Amino acid sequence: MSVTIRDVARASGVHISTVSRTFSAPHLVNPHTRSRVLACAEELGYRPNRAARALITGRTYNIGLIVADIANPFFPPLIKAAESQARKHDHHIFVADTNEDPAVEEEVVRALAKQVDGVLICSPRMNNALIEQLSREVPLVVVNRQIAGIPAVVMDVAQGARLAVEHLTTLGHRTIALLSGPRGSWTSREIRRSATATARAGHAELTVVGPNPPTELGGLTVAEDVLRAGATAVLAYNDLMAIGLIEGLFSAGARVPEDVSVVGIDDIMLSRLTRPKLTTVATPTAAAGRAAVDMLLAHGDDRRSTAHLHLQTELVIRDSTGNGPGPHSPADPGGVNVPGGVAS
Amino acid sequence: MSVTIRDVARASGVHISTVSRTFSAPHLVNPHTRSRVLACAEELGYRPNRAARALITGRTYNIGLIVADIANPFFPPLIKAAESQARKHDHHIFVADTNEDPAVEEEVVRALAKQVDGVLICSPRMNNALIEQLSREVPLVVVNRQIAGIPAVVMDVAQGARLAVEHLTTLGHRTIALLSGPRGSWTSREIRRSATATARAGHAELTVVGPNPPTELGGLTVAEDVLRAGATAVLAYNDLMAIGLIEGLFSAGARVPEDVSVVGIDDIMLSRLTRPKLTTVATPTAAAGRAAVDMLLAHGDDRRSTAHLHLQTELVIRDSTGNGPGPHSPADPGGVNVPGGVAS
DNA sequence: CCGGTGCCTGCAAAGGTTTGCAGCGAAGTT
DNA sequence: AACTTCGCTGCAAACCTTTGCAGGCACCGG
Repeated sequence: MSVTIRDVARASGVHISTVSRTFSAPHLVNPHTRSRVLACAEELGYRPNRAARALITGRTYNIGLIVADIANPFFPPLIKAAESQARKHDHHIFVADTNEDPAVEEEVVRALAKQVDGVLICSPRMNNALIEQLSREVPLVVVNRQIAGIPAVVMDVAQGARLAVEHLTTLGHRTIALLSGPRGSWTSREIRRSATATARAGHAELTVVGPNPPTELGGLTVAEDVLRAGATAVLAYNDLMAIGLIEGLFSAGARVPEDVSVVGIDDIMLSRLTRPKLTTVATPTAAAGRAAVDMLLAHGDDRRSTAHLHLQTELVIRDSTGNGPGPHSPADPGGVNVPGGVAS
Repeated sequence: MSVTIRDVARASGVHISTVSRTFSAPHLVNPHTRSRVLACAEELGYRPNRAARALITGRTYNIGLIVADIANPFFPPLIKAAESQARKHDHHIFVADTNEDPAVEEEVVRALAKQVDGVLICSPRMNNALIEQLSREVPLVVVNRQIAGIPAVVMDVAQGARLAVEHLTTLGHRTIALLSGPRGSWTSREIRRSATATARAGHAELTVVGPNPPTELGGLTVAEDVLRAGATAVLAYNDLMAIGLIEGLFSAGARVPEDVSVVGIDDIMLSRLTRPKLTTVATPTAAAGRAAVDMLLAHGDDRRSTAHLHLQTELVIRDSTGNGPGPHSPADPGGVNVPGGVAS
């Protein structure tokens, strides 16, 4: 069928092992022989068969990348960065979409295990115990989840949620709704934990709405609930939900930011393009993708690495947040200057 | 290391070939034996090594999927659909991002060739000759490009561009700008061809601006050029450019659709969420992804299939298009009824 | 001239699986 | 009773590489 090491050996008059060494250990072969072999290989268009190589070396030069939903705009930048970084190291990437289903996650990891050097699981929905078990079957790096003993890169959404809620209380909001994310999401729990604590510290009331699917629709459908709860500000699990929510609020007759302030999380490209432009917590997705790949590739080198990499997040204030009914902080342009405002 | 067919054979007291047959040709093995083998396999957690299998059968159960830019919102729905369809047939998907670079396309196809059953190239940027050559090295299906002898699924953007331009001339626009896409894009040429012809038939003048990178920025930066050309309507190569253009127009003091009408192509999710909502030509991306995978998988079965599948497109009229300075068609609500309007 | 050293190359096993062929026992045929 | 047929299983080669080991050769020092 295609050209093998054998053909090259025949063409250049050497043994197949010499051809093999020409590619995998060039310093072991005579420069003269080497160049002849390379010339023949070039001419025949020889490419080593990685599957055959993997069979004996155990290294596949492939990586598995598992995400909950490729169509969720949060993931593509991460996938792109990971793919680019992987290819820089001569690795290829399998991408699998689990449709937010933990059972599919497990199945896919197992199915991929034999043909990759490791798997990257982004925002997993399965429980920690299962992840720990899987990490015994194949090197794993997890994005957006912290588990002792499992290498991970996490975006510091707790910090982000804190900044977001502080922003809202500073603007004078005292009744805040939190649109939580999908069941099983570590990120969602982190946000909730941090937002709750921050709200309490800011003397605001925070009510949780959810769990919801992390999509536009997930936000759209709960607009009524948010209004009924009397919230004047909302922190959403992600930008997509925030944008959907804004649509829903408009339909219900509420205006953003005049009646309700909305903050998202992720800073997907979309958020700069909607009107009003979304105030949101920017997460470094591309950096996370790169870092996760690096971590996975380093994984094999030394002993089982177990590092947790934390990436900072940042509040980006745009047009979807405005003053609330309560006292505003001094810094706020149109606000009333009230001493004893919320500390930052 | 991991559990092999050998371990299962030992555990169940049969020869490895019997184990192999239990999985790949169950009807050849005694039901009693079979169930015993299956039980052992289950207990040991055996999974066939696909690389080893591929070595001998030549089928890898992998597919390569090559796109110009994962972060371009046009692609994720296609990738998602392709991945889902592939996994339905027990195949896994390699995804590669070429950054719009034809050289990378070639390199990636070659690198992937040995470890996939076929490659799907979406909106390729390389020239036809190269594609033809590559298709001799590995089964290929091309999306959004027509080449004789190469199986393809194409969205009928020519039809879409015609509908779009007719829509604009019907609204009374007589000076239309076309933002063309990246160099090497078949789609861009098709659009240009069809738009030019349709404009001529509608007695409108069409000026081409470009080529441009197919991104938000690609549209943003040419806003001035569009205004300088005196265009009252624009058809953009894709939605992303259209949205960027609208931003640019606003910055330059022109309003959409009051001063300039804008039509995009693709109907990405984003287009429903911007304000004004974008009038655009909807392309069936998910269907294309599914169809392309099906075509690739069918490819091997019979002789070299060479079918070209055409998918219909559809004009979705939203809020970014309005009346132009010329006479409007009767159907237009606020328009002036002028006989002799453009035929559809 | 001999032993030693070092560079390069060939040999063959190994990795996990599939598959054509042959063998075996039991059942069926004549 | 001999022979065929059939269903099932084992054997071994093959797929393409990598790699430890050993052999060949030239060169060096003594």
